[in-house]
Amino acid sequence: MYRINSGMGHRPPVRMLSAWVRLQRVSQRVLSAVESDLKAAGYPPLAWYDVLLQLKGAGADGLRPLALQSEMLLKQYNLSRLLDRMEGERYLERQPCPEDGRGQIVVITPDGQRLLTRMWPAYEAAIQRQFAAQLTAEETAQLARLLAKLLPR
Amino acid sequence: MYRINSGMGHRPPVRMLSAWVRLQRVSQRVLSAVESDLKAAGYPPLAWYDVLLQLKGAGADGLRPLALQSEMLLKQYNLSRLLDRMEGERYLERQPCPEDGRGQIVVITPDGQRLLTRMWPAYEAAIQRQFAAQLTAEETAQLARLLAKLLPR
DNA sequence: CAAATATATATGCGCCTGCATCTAATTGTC
DNA sequence: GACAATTAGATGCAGGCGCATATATATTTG
Repeated sequence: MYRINSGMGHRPPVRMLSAWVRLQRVSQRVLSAVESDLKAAGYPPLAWYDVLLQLKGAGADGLRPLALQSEMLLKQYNLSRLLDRMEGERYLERQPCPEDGRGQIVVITPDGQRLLTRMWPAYEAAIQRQFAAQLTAEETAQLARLLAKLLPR
Repeated sequence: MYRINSGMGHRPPVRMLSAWVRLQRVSQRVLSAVESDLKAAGYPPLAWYDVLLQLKGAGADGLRPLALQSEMLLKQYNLSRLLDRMEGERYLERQPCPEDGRGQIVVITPDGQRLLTRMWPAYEAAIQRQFAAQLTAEETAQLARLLAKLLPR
């Protein structure tokens, strides 16, 4: 009995590498295709939608940046500046956090809610075109399952 | 008979969206984890390795940027500047192209060859740790197959 | 409770990316 | 063969990201 992936000492193990390369290429391409569909429709980037959707889910209580961070797997400094930009466009508000003076509470504004609603059709069409249309329901589920295994913990 | 993914008119279809979100999160996270492993080991980014590997495969004939572009699914201006940087570090050379005065031929240098060789162990370890170790051989193959369906053509 | 340490978020700086546009060479048209 | 259209590649500019570090508050420790 031997481990399939062992013993790759000095040369690229072809099958594994090809899957790896494909993950790079495909994810980058599909992601950026959806991004430019959105941009072409005059909307802000994907990440903005994601943040607003999370905030909407949290309702009036809002969310701490820390929570958003781990949810969205963003780096702290990136989220901080993303919130800057979105706050600048009045899609969200930062409020002081009563339980922790260092922290803050981020809340979606009515403008943010409206943006979510307006954006969805364009976003949906983009996902559909660039992603969902290429897969059957089963394949989609399989893909989700496999990807989940790639997350630590 | 009906199409599974049709009729998602005004609300996110949950299963499909979750696969989509996972693709975003996972690919971004795994990619950037490998990048920082490489950086931590003192090496240049992943894309440099990829370019050099392609160039090595092309041998002394080299490759036109156009060919690299479509192979690696890079945008023209990004590749152009990537080649600038790599040429600056003497990992490759740009030579005039005899068949087309507008074009050029990119060739790997001995320094580039050495970098490839030195980088591989770190790169391999990173891929192994962040990607391959989470999947069985079958899962890897399945993932590759599903991802392939997401590429146009 | 003072001092040390840890945590939440912000920010200056340099590199990378996208967009639009530029330049130079090639191909097609009459 | 002159002129228009196309193609290969480069580049100025603005914005996003990573890194290191700053700032302010919270928690722990002696």
